[in-house]
Amino acid sequence: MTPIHSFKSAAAEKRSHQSYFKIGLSVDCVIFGYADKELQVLVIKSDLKEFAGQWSLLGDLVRPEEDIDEASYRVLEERTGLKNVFLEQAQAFGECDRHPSGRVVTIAYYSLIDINNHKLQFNENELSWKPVRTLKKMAFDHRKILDTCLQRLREQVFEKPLLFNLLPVKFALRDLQELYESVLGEPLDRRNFRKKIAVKEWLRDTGELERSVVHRPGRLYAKSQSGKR
Amino acid sequence: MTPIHSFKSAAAEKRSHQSYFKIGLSVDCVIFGYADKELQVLVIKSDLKEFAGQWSLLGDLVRPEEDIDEASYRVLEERTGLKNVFLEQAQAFGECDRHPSGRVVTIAYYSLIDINNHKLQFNENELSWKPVRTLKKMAFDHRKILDTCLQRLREQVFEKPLLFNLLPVKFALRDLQELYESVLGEPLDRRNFRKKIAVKEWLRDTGELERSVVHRPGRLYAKSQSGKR
DNA sequence: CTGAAAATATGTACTTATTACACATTAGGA
DNA sequence: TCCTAATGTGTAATAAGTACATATTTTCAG
Repeated sequence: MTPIHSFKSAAAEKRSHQSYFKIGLSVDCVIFGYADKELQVLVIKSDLKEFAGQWSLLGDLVRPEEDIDEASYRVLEERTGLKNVFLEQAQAFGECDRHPSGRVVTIAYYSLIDINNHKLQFNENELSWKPVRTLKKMAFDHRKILDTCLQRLREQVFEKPLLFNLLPVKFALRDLQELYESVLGEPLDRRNFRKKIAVKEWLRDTGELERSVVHRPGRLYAKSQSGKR
Repeated sequence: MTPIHSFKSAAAEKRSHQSYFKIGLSVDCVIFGYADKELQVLVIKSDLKEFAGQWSLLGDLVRPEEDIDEASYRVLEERTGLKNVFLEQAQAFGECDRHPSGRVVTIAYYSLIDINNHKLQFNENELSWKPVRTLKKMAFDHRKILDTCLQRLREQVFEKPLLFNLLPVKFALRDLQELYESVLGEPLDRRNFRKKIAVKEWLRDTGELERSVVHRPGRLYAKSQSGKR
């Protein structure tokens, strides 16, 4: 057994650096958006020949001088220009053969951003939004990572006001309900949904109404101040 | 930005190995037990001078040829001799300065075992069980890791039949309730607790009664077959 | 043998949360 | 002015969670 928490002898240390420090460490970000009434995820074309034509999540190796949380924020900011957005660690994925070019353990994060309230920074490698539904196969184990993050998100949506991050500042309750339905993958009863949201005090009535709808307009709401990320 | 998922040029690859592959990767196991009506955790004396006299969790560097899950099982088995027990990943911890000897990112796992149903394998470094309550300060960020795992455990105890792993095969309902109270850190109403457990069908009545108690003996139960880990 | 001690086993009323479900109202457009 | 398509709203029924008290069973002491 290698005493991880000791590093005592020089020999042990050398051995560590020779064999144990050859594991690469990366972060991968599952960046969710919402458009066309569907949950979307930000992906990039893989440039590994093994995965030619397949989509992969946004990720990067963790730098020696940055925390893993910093690394994930960096990846997010480099691609979206956004800072100070919700970003949370989901899980580490560390199967030996998950990366064809070598041993890379990755730590998955997920984030929620408003697609229309930012511009993608680099359009290299066909960086783009894809509906989660349509991504059958992805590079690496990224479909599995996406599923894990989506599941985590589903567990959280009624606990924390996360989904507001996917919407513009003002939105109708119908928009919010459709978003919840997209994320949860099931229809919700309108009255029960409104009641459930109402008791949480996540919403602030802006006093405004929808415009340009061909029916009775709904009230527009915004995330209330008390509703934290 | 380093293209983590490409490794295209030789120069980039060299740079990767020079700077990015210098992050150590470990697993740390929070191994819970139950004794003296208290939740216990398996710890070892740190042999780092920075943490002289402090307790640390059981961990080890991940080997290049093993999955991270395998690594955590290995740590658990090396110390307890146990295989095929519940062990689940909680979270990765990757602050730059969490390890005084260098950059080591660790992935935390937690496990639940029956203290009396195994023998500790190595008694080096004062490997021992300590009540969670009494561990104020620990080596590294291990107290934080412990807290995270404990919180995760608390969220799960009424969802999955986890705590049975901490008890002997046969136990009275009072034992089970006391265990739940230890883990949750709060008293529970006896009648409501029994009702809550009953509907889950995690228990099988063995037909036996407690012995050598100085009062009316309680029925002994065992984990039912349907109740998975 | 009896009584005291200490725990087990159990049910009900109250409150809160979840579900199912229908109709009057409003604005736009023809 | 009427039609369309949506908004906005309440109640009854069920399920889940909480608070709470008494009779029963065993051991032990006298």
